[in-house]
Amino acid sequence: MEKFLALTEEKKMTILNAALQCFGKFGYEKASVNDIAVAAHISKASMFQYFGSKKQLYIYLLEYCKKVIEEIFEKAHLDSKTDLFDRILASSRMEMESFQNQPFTLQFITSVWEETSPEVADALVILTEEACSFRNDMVLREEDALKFKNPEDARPVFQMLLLMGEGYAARYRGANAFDFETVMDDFEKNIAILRKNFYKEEYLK
Amino acid sequence: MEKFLALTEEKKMTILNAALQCFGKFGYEKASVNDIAVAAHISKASMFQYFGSKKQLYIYLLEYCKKVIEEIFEKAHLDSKTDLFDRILASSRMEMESFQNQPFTLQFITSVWEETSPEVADALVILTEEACSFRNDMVLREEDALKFKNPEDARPVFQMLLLMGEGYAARYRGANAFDFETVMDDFEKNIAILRKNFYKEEYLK
DNA sequence: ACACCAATAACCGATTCGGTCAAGTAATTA
DNA sequence: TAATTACTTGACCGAATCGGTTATTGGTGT
Repeated sequence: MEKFLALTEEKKMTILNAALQCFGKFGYEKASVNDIAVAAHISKASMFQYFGSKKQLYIYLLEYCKKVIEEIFEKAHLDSKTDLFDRILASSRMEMESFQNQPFTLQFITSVWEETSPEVADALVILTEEACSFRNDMVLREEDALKFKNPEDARPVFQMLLLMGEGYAARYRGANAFDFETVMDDFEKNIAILRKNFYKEEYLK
Repeated sequence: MEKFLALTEEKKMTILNAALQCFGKFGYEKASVNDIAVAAHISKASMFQYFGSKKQLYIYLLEYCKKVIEEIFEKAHLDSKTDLFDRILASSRMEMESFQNQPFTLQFITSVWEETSPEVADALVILTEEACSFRNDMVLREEDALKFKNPEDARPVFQMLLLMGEGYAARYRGANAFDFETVMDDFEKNIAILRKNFYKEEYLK
């Protein structure tokens, strides 16, 4: 594994992205080490030189993604935001940015949730626990509902926004390129529209 | 192919679902005929007895899905609905119902959009054209916007609902069972909330 | 007892699998 | 420059799997 870490940052990223993409697309069993090597433009032998085995590579990717998720956590610092829509917007922006910088991480993480291969079943626990606690931190708070014309609308609107987020993710999953700013603007405008129509007049700054 | 058509309806569906699921999950190249045979609880030899070759099986599935989509078209008869939300609700209900009855069809169709295998590239044109014209029929009409407090909100709200639909699809993709009525109720409530907050008073029946 | 037929176990050559290794090449050291 | 070291990879391994074929099986009707 030290062999891999000693590579240039660019080469490491090329290999990581190739592996994330292949595992994300095919799943553990159907993704072959050769697939990944070809996508990374290196020899299959080097892959084994760097990671030892297919399983060790997969585990490395799991831990790598764990780090990425933790970074998203930190940078979003949701605690400071008092408004529901601001919190949703901030966390979405962080998610989208990291998705932009590391296009295959999200695809890989999504695939992990559907992974059923017994060979890596033991290793899967690592990621799933982390990911769950993410949403708990930005969960709807009691005071959020008070800003709504109909406070009982707060929860459904929150759920709708989560749903839209999954919609965006599905729409751009596997797309090799997309305009980050356009999508983010789109989402921001949608949030503004919802806010304008659901909030009491007094909370429309 | 006549061999396959002569089977009991139940056995045919078991085989179709197995094939849709495997191709949907793995893509054309990575899904093996053996995977499908095992999932369908029949021998691999029978698969070739029924369909001749892997490619012919895939093409059969494409045409089968085309039929399913056409049925959804017919049953929804969107022309009769004058209200935007009613049209969205009706088409979503149809989509969800057929998703419920034939759980792997949607997964397969989704995968077709990402299919890159050259071996079936020629056959893929069949489905993609059909699917595109689907949304054109329920596209936002001019008169829909007039019901909104802010007519310029109509288009974004329509886009948001499409996005939510993709979100639902992504959330339940690959789930082997889910409560159809619960999900549909959820969506229906969301639509009611949007309607109440976005429509002018006079259009709230 | 026979003929018929759908289903499959066993098999085909070819390819690919995860993984190894020795030869080649570039970079370092002396 | 010669020797040494570190890195990369083409060629290779046995085993498994690939798409596809064939010979045998067990069941059914007569």
